[in-house]
Amino acid sequence: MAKKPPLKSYDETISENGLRFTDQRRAVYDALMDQQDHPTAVELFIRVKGKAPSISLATVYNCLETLTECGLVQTINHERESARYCPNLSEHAHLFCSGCGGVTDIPLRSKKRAQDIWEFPDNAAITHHEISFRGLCPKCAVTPPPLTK
Amino acid sequence: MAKKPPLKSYDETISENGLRFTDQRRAVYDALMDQQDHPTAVELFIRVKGKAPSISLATVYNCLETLTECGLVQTINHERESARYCPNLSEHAHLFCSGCGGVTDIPLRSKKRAQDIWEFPDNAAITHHEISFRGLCPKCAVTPPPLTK
DNA sequence: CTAGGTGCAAAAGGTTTGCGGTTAA
DNA sequence: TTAACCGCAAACCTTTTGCACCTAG
Repeated sequence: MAKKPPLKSYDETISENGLRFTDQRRAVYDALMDQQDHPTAVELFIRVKGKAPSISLATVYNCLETLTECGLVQTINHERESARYCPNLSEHAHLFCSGCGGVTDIPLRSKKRAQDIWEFPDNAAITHHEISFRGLCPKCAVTPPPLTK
Repeated sequence: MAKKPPLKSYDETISENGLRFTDQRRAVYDALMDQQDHPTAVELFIRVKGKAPSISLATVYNCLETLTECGLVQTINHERESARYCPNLSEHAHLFCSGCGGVTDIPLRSKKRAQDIWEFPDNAAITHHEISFRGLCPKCAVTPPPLTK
């Protein structure tokens, strides 16, 4: 009795999409997966520079676009800030903390869906959503930081 | 028995915030309120140019920022597209149609809140949310448009 | 061998800012 | 009178693109 395969692996996904295995693509992917955070393209660029000094920022952007297209990472946008990239593929939202600037994943309560609270017009077909919150993360809400920015 | 005043008027809000009544500010506000749609800054700039030909795009941006800050309009961002401005101040989300490019307001089902489906960490303090959907509006879902892109 | 990828530099696109002049209050 | 506001142009910042070279398959 086969378990539902949770998520395709990097190798599998790259192959299935007829893409090549390049060091840069892998390095960008690993840099995002290693730390489970929400870096910008420039932050990833800096991380990757350590292991592959010749990589360019344009390549980081290109890789991230490709990885997003084939579903290996999520691109998240919020209030015109730099895009951030997320290794968590499950359905979730993000909390952008005004205190520390950090981003926290917000999971869906079990069995709930956006349709449960939003009144979509009949026949509307939703393919994707972009949901983010601005506020204070638990840490900053309890101990406000010394007024950054 | 006083009714709950629904929303402060333009005049009231401008006064309370110690702002000036300028023709440009009013023209930008009116251009947004007249048509209940979701124009970009440039679209509003064009509309306003009709009535106040000397206005500059920078002023339109500045006015929209001020109006957003004092709560008279909402600024909506989606997938790094140009910001759009929304005259509807009630709590709602937006559906960006891949067919016609239009934006539809999505109201909250009565008595529901984001907290009902999202599992926020204890103590997190939410001040604002940015919720948008990508998909097809009812019209385009029924009669797909001729592939605009 | 060759299409897909990379690195570089330049361009694009949307928004913001600096500054001198204008105007609401 | 004077701080807020305006128009203009330049600056900014993030992301994309063109192009010559490189390399995985």
